[in-house]
Amino acid sequence: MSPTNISPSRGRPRRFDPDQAVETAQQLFHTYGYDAVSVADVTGALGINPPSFYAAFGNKAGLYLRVLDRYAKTGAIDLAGILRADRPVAQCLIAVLEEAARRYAANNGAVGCLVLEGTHSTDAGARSVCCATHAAAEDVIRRYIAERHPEEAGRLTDFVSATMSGMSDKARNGQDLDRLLATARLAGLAIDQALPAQALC
Amino acid sequence: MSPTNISPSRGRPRRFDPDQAVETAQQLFHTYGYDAVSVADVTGALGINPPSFYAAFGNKAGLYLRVLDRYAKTGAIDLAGILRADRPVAQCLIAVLEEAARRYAANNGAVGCLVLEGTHSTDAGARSVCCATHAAAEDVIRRYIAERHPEEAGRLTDFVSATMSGMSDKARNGQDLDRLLATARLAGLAIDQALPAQALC
DNA sequence: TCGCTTATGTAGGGCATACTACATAAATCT
DNA sequence: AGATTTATGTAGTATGCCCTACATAAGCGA
Repeated sequence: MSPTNISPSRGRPRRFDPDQAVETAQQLFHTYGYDAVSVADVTGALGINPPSFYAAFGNKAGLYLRVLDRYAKTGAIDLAGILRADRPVAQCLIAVLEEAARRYAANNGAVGCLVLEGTHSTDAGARSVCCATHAAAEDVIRRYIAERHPEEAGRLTDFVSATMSGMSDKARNGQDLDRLLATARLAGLAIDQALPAQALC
Repeated sequence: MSPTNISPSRGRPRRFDPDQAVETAQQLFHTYGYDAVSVADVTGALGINPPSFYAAFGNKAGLYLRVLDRYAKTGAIDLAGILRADRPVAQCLIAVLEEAARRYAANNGAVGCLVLEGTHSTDAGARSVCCATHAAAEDVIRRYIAERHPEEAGRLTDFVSATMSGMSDKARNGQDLDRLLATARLAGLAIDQALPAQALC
């Protein structure tokens, strides 16, 4: 039934912590991209041998799923928290863009958005899971806008998403926080104009 | 001195046309990306064997340079033609974005911007030449803006460039011309607001 | 202590990649 | 015609990749 540990400690104990391994792998994938990080890179960084890696994660794609899961909890933007029903839609969308700018700015070399970067991978599996993750995030934005501005939801979601992709790209090309924030705020001018100050709520 | 043909026809003639091979390779690279296209893919599409390929282009990177050269002449946006001194800066920048939307929309599967896509390559050589090409294009835009709006040149160039990156990304994820154009025009609202209608010229 | 279970280390398989050595074919120049 | 030049076709090299077979080590339960 359950393929993972049923009894917490039977057999020879692991010499490494899988959760910390996921953290290390996240740093590697985020910094260099899925394609550029080989299994040998990961095992080398962890100081383990390939069989230990495959016993713990199945394969490279399995590790990547764990990394994406961790990213959703620790590195990604909390859309549900920012897109508030008690504030103007435009203001919240701009807050998303500004938060993206902050997250995408350099963090120990792990720059840009891990998911958007994974969207460009050559590996079909990595690409599709990232595209699905990204599409889900877009849906959250789209539904949020649609509740109060149904006719604008489509194009505004496209615009916000494109701006985030662009910012992730620019972050990876070396733009610092200030420049990313400036782009977010310029995009905000368009959002403000497309969603003219409605009565609150 | 000149490593290429000095006398137009000596020795055994080629069984393929290098220029047409570059065109075929451009289609492949644009559709699938530099990393995903192997030399075997190219030689297979051309119906030639590896030695013919290497004799003509040196290596994969050499072919890519030829492709980028051809792209600059046939597929890229004619910035110099669109950024006119006799029209409002904002209007010309918006025209660039709209033209990008048109170019990035599906063309036989070759969607998005070849150069921006190459920016994401795993290969350091391909990546750096694409980054350099892209930086040159950004400089054209920046200098154009700076002539009439020096203080806005930096952030507006960043914004236009980020928007183009985002549109290229979205095009590769399946957005059609209408959605890309809508994003371009929303970005245009921001540009219009950042460059309030100056007197012409 | 003995079996059972789980993880490890060594070593390597299978595959795709970019690229090439070498003999041969097909053209021109003298 | 013979020499020279250039491209081709066959076959293969070297490298890096993901992943695994197998014997061994290290813990627990009886």
